[in-house]
Formats: sequence, C-alpha cells, structure tokens
Amino acid sequence: MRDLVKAMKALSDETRLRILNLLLERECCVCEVMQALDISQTRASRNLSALYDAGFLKLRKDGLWSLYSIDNEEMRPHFADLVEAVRKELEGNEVIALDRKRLKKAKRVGPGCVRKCAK
Amino acid sequence: MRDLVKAMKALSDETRLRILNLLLERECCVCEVMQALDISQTRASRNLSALYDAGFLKLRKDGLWSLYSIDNEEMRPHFADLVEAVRKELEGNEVIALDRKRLKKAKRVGPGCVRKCAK
DNA sequence: ATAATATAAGCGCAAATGCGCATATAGATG
DNA sequence: CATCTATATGCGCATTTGCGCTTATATTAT
Repeated sequence: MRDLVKAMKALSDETRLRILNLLLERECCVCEVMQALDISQTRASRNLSALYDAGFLKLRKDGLWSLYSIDNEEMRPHFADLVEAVRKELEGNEVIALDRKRLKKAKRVGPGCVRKCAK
Repeated sequence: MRDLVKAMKALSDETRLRILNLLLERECCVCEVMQALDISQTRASRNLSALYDAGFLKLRKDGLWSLYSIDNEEMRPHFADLVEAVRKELEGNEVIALDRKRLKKAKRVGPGCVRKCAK
C-alpha cells in the first residue's frame, strides 16, 4: 500500500507527468529533460529521482551522464498499467506535444552550456 | 492535464485508496465509510469529496444520507483504467481486507450514534 | 594533480495538503 | 414550529511538497 501511494504521488505532478512523457519517447539524460521542458537542473534531477524511487524508471550511467528510461522489465505489472493509462490520457495534449518536439532538438550537453548561453 | 493531475492526487493518499476499495465493494454513505475505516466524520466526508471532485465517484442523496459510489457510467475511460490498476494492486492487502470486513458490519446510522457510544 | 562538467543533495522557504474542532446546512420527525 | 440527525464547510495548525540557491560528488579532460 505504501508503495502504491508513493507511486501515485509520483504521478500526481505536472512536471513528472511531462517527464514521463519524454521517457515514453526514449531514454533521456537530465540535461535533455531540462531542455525539453525548459526547467532548472535541480527540478529535472529531483523529479527524475522521484519517478525512479517510485519504481517507474531505471538508471544507466554513461560517463558523466545519468540516463533515465522507463523500466519496462522490472516495473510492477500494475504500475505499467498506470503508465499506460497516463500515456493514453495525455495523448493529444498540446504541452505534451511541444515537449516531445523540443526533445527532438535537445542535445546531450549539460546545464553548463545552458548557463553559459544565458549569460 | 490539470484534470489528470487532480485525479492522480486524489489517488495518492492511503485514506482515499481505502475508501475507493470500499466503494469497489458497494455504494456507501459517509457514516459507513467512517465505521469501516474507523476515521472521523470530517475525514470521511472530505476524502469522499476529493474523489468525487476528481471524477471517480457519483453522488446520490437519500434523505439525510449522501450515498457515494464509483461512477462507472460517466467516468473517463482512462480513469477507469487507473481504478482497475489500483484495485489489482491492492488485492491481497491486509488493511484493505479488514476494511471490507468491517464494512459488512457497518450500518447506515450516522456519526451521532458513534459519538454517543463513545461516551 | 587541476580544471571542467553533469548530476545529486543539503538548506530554507513559500505553497499545498490533511485533518481536528467547531459550526453551518439541509432533510426528517414530532 | 422546534429538534434531531447526517453531512458539508470555515478556520487554524502541523506536516509535506516543490523548488531555487548553493555546494558536494563523481567522472573526464588537460
């Protein structure tokens, strides 16, 4: 029960639903999530961690990069059902579509670059 | 999106998941929920309202009683998928089983009786 | 080793949430 | 009408949540 509540909490936030949407498209590193959603590094990292802790994601390290993706292999079956319901419900949403669009242009360069460009 | 977040929030609380479980069994009034979960009137009423506002429940009035039940007819299809996933995930849980057991003994008498009995 | 870089984590604060207490409301009953 | 009775709601408070700012950690490059 505790796990289910945690899972539902993880899914009850717009930022995290948008992140989940990106990961339904493909594996992403933190900086790609930042770029696609146009949010801060802290925010991207924290919310990815929340989804990870809840059991929806798996993590793979590649050098400096943390690559998150949906953990289809290890995820509890009913959690996968939740993800699927969310995916269907978000279909056609304009914010979600824009996020995916920006993900296509996102590059695996970290927040450092973003910081510099802003200056 | 806003509606989905609201729905997920409604499902991300133990009390509300327990209430949902009762309603999967049958229609209940507020006082039956109080008895089955052994919680206060305020808590039962508030959490039922939250599930109602999120679009999971329907409300029928019968005299003094507010009878809540799962709104299978009007509920958005993907919300029903969420409910189904929750139901499956809670299967076999001991708290949930106990709640159902106590629901069987619950009677449609209001909080007034409970208050008196406690004295 | 030093520097650069991607990510995680501590701290603090503003906002949201959960709920008890008291009270309001609305329907039932005498 | 007055009075119960079941439920809803305003208020206040303790707890939780989200996130920005800063700093720590870990890996790579020079």
